[in-house]
Amino acid sequence: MAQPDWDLETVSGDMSPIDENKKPETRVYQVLNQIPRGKVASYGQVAALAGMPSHSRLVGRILSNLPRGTRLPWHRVINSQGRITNPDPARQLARLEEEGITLIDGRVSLKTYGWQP
DNA sequence: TCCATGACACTAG
DNA sequence: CCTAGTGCCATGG
Repeated sequence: MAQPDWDLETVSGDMSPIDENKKPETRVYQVLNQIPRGKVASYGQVAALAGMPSHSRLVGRILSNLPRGTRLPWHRVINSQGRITNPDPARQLARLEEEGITLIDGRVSLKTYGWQP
């Protein structure tokens, strides 16, 4: 089959509130789509907003399994210290800078770019 | 089943 | 502000 069975690759920003009934990945995807351009959120923040506090590591695992070519803004997720913990930091850094987010000493200022839902 | 690992968070010093 | 230690939880060997 040519297309993967991911149906949320192209979802737009106007998603409905988090659906508790759906799978964890789906809920995480919905949260990702809420993060506005030019802002960032921590793994723990995404987990909490997805309705599963204390599952920050799970969020990281889900992001690592995103299909190649996804349109989800995975690059807007960083750790609570403002650091990029992605195995391939160069790509994420490029994407963040593309949105006007600048890093200082390898760190994003959550005070400036942190997303406040 | 135990143990190690991981795109984490939080606190103490 | 930075590092270490500890807590967490899903996975995989």
